Amino acid sequence: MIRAYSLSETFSEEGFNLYREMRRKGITPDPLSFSFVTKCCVKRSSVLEGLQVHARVLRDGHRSDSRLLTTVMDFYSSFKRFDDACKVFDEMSHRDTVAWNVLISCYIRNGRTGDALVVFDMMESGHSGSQPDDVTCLLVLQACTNLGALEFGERVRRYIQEHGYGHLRNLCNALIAMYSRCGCVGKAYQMFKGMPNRDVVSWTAMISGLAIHGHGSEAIDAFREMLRMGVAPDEQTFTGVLSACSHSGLVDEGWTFFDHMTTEFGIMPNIHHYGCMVDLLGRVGLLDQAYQLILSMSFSPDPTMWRTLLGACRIHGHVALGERVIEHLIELKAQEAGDYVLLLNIYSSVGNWEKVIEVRKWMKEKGIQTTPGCSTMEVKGEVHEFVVDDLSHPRKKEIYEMLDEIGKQLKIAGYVAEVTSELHNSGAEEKANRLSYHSEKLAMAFGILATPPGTTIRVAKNLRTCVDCHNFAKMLSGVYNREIIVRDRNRFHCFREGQCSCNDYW
DNA sequence: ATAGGGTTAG
Repeated sequence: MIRAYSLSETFSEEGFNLYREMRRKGITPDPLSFSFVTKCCVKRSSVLEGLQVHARVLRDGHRSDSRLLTTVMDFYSSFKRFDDACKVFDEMSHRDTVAWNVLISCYIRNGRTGDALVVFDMMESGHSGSQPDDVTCLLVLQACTNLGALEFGERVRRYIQEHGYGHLRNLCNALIAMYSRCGCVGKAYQMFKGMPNRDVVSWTAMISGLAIHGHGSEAIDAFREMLRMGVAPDEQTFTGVLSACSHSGLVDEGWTFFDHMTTEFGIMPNIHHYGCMVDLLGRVGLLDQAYQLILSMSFSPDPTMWRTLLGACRIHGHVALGERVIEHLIELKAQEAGDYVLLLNIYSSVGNWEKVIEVRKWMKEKGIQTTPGCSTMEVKGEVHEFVVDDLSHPRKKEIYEMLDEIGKQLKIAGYVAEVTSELHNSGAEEKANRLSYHSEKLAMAFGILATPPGTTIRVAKNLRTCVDCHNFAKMLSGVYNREIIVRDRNRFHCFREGQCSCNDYW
């Protein structure tokens, strides 16, 4: 009977039915059977049944079986019942590495990513009573990837090397992702190059990393090399390849891959693939094609899909389609503040100030709160945070003086502020007459100020960067001879010698 | 024999 349960790893339905049969026959499950059936409940999404199993576990007196409780904890975490998961953790009598790992995984799923790093700290310093293992490292690297926490990620890499996990492929794959998403595509590539046996995940991570950095043709080269090496691409690989085409404006290549993924690799396009194509077509101005593609899908577009198209309408000042897209979002009851900001920018980009005022008034009436732009910059392990027109930084006087000085220098080099892009969020409202300082400008000025000449300036921003700040950064990189890497909401902009690796605003 | 896990649109 129990042997059958171990099979239930892959046959959750069968495992679950066996448990029922067991209960019917009045056989008392042992901790092992409980563990199996709990996992089956996760796999077949049976919340209620899982709760019943937990109740039974407690009734049968397995409160001190921490291995079993770890599985139960993961069950709660899987269904986003974080308080329940933490309660199980708190009540455990012993907590081994796996229990701590489940806690980290729970934090990451719950958006408490920073706390995942705190747990790693506790484990490494011995305060938890358990040492991090390879899975801990994998999870914490995921957290670093999400946070863009490069220094912490490097620390985890040292731990990996010092503890003999350096050869583990999944850890190398996670490191490739961490480095790319922290803006170090070069280090990601070194990691990738150093791997003796790359699998489809390694290749996909590398291709996606090149993609978000705007290295479209390198990403496509990597894809071709992957095929030559006999590694079969999967859905995710094509997501990476199409995203590379999108970030680099490679329309023909995009269509070719989009067709080939079905005809030659038998992979049906999913919502991510369509999303990349809509973004690709939209960015280069083929808005109607993008719209038609959405309408041609066999499944319903989600709000994000419409938002992608709305973003393209903003770039190209396409008012009519923009209004239609907003209608679709309203229909889905999914409109957000950011969508109205985009609509505002569409109107302002074509100089329709009446509409701008109308939408803004309407937003005010409805009490729609926009997300304030916020940029962060790490200097010597310390994170400095800036918001639009920020006056809170202790070195604000120096920063604003530096911005004025930079402004003068850039003007000499030919920089002209773009007023339309000033309407980035409500914080910058009605400031079109004077230069408003978006958070990334403040962060960049601080970077020039606080780091020695020649140091790369790394800025992370919570929203998309605007055309004006993008121009500003380009000029800044040339005039001050600095490499500037800005991570915005969905990609990296690497500014060097007056150019950007992206072609979002050409 | 049992627990935790890599890549992934905008």
